[in-house]
Amino acid sequence: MTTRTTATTPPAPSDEGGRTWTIAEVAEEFGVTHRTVRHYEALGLLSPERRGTTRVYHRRDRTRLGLVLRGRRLGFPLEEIRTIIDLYDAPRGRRSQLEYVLAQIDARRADLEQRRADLEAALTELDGFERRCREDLDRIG
Amino acid sequence: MTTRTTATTPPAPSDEGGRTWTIAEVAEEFGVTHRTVRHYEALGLLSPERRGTTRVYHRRDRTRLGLVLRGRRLGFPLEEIRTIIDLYDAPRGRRSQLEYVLAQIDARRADLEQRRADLEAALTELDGFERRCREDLDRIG
DNA sequence: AACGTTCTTGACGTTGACGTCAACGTAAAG
DNA sequence: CTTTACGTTGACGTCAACGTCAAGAACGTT
Repeated sequence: MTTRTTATTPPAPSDEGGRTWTIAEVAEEFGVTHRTVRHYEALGLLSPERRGTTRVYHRRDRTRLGLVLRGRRLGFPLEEIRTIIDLYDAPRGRRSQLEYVLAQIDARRADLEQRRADLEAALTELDGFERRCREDLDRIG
Repeated sequence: MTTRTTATTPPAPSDEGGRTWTIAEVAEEFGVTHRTVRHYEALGLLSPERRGTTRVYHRRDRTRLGLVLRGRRLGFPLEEIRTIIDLYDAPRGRRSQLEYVLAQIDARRADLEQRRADLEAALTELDGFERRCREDLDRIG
């Protein structure tokens, strides 16, 4: 649809749903630079397959990148984002592990709800401000 | 306006509306350091009165600091926060000014609603994850 | 007058999140 | 085979948001 089949097309498209991506493709797709993607890998946020020296990204990596960028939009530091998404992949076999994970979930939720409160307050204020501005505009005519 | 009521230390308490605060007091009250407060002033986020060389904070300054910190919790850069709260104090006399302000408001709202969407998505995922964890916990017994 | 507290202005250090070369490998295209 | 395009690893630069001294001023207390 958008781009033609490029030079470095996925090497072996013989498998069913296992499409892969290059670093340029994921960067382009998510609107970040390759440098950003590699930076996230250096921080342990991504760990793409290596085919020789070249990085090969799977759906799993794209999912994680999506989570990272959402966390970034929400203003979380990358270190914190890492602990969160690592939590999703954490082993949950033993009871102690599960209880730790559940505690972390509660902490995360508290944080998110604080943000939500701030967000609602900001939006409410913005609405009130807009109303006043429109009244001013009406007065002017 | 400067009724030389107060000394430089914790001022006269009986002053009803015009109470002022020192930098240490506002910092303490908002849970930041004096360095942070001065940094915000350097960026134009605050502009407290000066009595001689000493900063004197009024309710207005506390309000603004509150807005700044809420913006910070929401992950906005300080520069952007400045343009937003400056917007609240902007002159709205002429029609062109009002229309500019209203346009800015729309942009801000779009940004905030994007964040809200991210936030809701994150909370929803967190809920689902917690549910799965609790199921795991039940299975273990 | 000497002292301690709280305030002031620099000015340099630090951390996070990348940007920006440099120098090199590799694989398809001309 | 050379070019071209994309990939790789360092390593240093940058910008925001402060932290951390250093050195002095202003003022009440002793």
